[in-house]
Amino acid sequence: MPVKKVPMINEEINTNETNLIETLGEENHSMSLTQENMLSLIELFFFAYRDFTEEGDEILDTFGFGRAHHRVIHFVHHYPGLRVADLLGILKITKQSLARVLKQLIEQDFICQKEGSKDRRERLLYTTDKGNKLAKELAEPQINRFEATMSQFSKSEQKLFENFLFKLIRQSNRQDVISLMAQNGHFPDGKPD
Amino acid sequence: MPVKKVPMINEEINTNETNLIETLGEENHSMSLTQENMLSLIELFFFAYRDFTEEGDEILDTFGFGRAHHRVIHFVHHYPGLRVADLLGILKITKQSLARVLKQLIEQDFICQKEGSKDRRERLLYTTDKGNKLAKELAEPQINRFEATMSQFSKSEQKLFENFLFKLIRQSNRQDVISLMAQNGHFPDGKPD
DNA sequence: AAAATATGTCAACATCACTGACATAAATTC
DNA sequence: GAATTTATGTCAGTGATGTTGACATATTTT
Repeated sequence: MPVKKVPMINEEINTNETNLIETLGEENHSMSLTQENMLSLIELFFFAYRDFTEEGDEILDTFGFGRAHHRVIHFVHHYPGLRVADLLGILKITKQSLARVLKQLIEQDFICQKEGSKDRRERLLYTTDKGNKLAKELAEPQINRFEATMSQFSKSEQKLFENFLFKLIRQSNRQDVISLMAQNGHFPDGKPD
Repeated sequence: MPVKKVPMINEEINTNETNLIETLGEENHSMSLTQENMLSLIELFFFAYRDFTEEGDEILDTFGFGRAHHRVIHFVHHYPGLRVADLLGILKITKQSLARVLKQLIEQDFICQKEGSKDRRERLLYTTDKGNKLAKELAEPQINRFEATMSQFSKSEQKLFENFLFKLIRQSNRQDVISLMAQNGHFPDGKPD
């Protein structure tokens, strides 16, 4: 990404070359520095996520899997006994989208199902040994990336980041996230917020 | 996502139901609390990004556009005069993927091109008035989300979050991000790191 | 004049998402 | 006990987004 300096405004296509601040000024009085800062933050978030998924995708390629497989195997691994309905709520995709991916993972013995003991309609999902192995392999680069970043900050700063990410989640979804993560003993010292 | 409590381990499929800590213990001695925490952080990051894209997607639907269009229009809007090659480096997708989306945006007059004044091979990209309008509409929910979150923290904490996101970016990509953002006057008080 | 660069385009393909309908089995409610 | 709801699975069809690899054009650089 060798980004060259953007050329100066040129009269020919002046209407299109108005910069962000001027443009937004038309309807916002003047774009506050804050809004400009937010746009850059949004970009940092995009870049961070872009790189966050990159390494995993490479590993998945070797299995003929995609990012959807990664997500499924991650959550089933981290929350063994998850139901299909839980996974749908977590991933926010449709049943059909999940079904295809799940079917492949089950057929290829990365994930197995077990009938719910209380409610026999439920198919509780678990990773197999093979699935555990892949889950760990996929998690490794992401864990490393977060660890490398986090280790540069103090414990209290790390807590702050957790809180920051939590608050970026839609209000209406936060309780679900808490309920999920509580299964692994998270948010023990009081839920953020 | 009404996540039910995961049922207890059951002898029948014991090998598959071993929980994360035990499983990782096999090869990692014992999974450190840190690694467990990282997995939850990874999930928070996923949830935050999931919700971050949600509202924009709804708006895009009404135009018959997808998330790819959003990304293109965002970056062209925020960095007027961007070259195609720059965009490829930012989005990290192939030329063909970009071409399809870009073609639509140009045909429908959201984006226009201008021959580079120095290098006439270059096609500098700009948003049209119509494109500016859409860009702002799409940015709004994301700006609001970040603003709502950020406003709950102090200025120095906000700086910390910027730094955190920046450090999540691959080391090898950070300079490119700095160069890009510098065009909008970012990282003025010394690049993070 | 030759090589490298920036862009655009083609065909073919894979993944992942969508909608809407329908089926089964089991649990819950009346 | 019958009717409804719930959890899951499955079908057919579609669209968006990504991929690879090859090739064309214009322009700049060597």
